Amino acid sequence: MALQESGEMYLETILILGKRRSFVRAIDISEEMGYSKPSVSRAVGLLKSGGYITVDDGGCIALTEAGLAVAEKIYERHTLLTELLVCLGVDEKTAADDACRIEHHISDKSFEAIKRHAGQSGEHKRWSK
Amino acid sequence: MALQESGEMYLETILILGKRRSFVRAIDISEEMGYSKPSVSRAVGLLKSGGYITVDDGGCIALTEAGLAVAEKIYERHTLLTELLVCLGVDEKTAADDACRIEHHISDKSFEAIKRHAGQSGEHKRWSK
DNA sequence: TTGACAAGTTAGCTCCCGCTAACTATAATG
DNA sequence: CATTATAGTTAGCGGGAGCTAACTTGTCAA
Repeated sequence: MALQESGEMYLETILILGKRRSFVRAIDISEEMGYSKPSVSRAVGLLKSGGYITVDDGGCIALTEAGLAVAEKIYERHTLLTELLVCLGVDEKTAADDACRIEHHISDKSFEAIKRHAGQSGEHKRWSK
Repeated sequence: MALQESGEMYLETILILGKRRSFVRAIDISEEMGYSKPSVSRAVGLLKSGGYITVDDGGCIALTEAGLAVAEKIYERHTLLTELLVCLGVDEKTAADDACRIEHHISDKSFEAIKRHAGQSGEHKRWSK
């Protein structure tokens, strides 16, 4: 079961929610992403059977190592890409939205290259004209 | 009928094929994209009814104004993003593949910002460290 | 003329991933 | 205790976009 863009989004959301609250349930994901409960329910089932998350009796969701790895990878892309776009003069909202889509479509190689460039340009400052 | 990523890819491919040969048929698209004839047939039908292409009696496909606008927009993104990634040290193949996916997910705002930055950095040269 | 190939279409399948409607199970509350 | 709210699940729909199998059509060469 290879992860789709959709699965990556769920994992990233679980990571983010976990930073904000002590536990994450399906309903929290549902509210955060604006998806219906059944949609989340199915996604959670798939991620669980794929070994990306665990769900305890109380319905609390936790990332496994595999899930955390994916979530952190995507989250890093999201953060850096957003920053970068903002530095280039894009408004926060647009930057975040775009980063949110691009983060799933960029290869490790390209992302590392961008990261290197951003780093070299003085902690991103050179990205602002 | 709003254009999906898939539709954009077909239009871009038609544009590119048109630069290489005098006419473009469904079969050419099929070979270029590696998709089956029925898949292309359906896509062509949708693009036609969406007003993005015209198909003459001989099966030759041409972009309408609307189709050309989309194709050129996507193609410009493709070209610039690929160049950029290559400048950052990414190999041609990876750069092109990534550009090919990102080109459909970036907003006009962000793309313009990147373009501006690339332009200012001395015709992309500053992108290479 | 006939037979073969090339191009395109039709029918129908699969997977992904949203959705609603409706049900279940568990608390919380009057 | 009965009611209501909350959380989750099941069943089934719809649209996007690939695929194969099989059919049609037109052209061209033996």
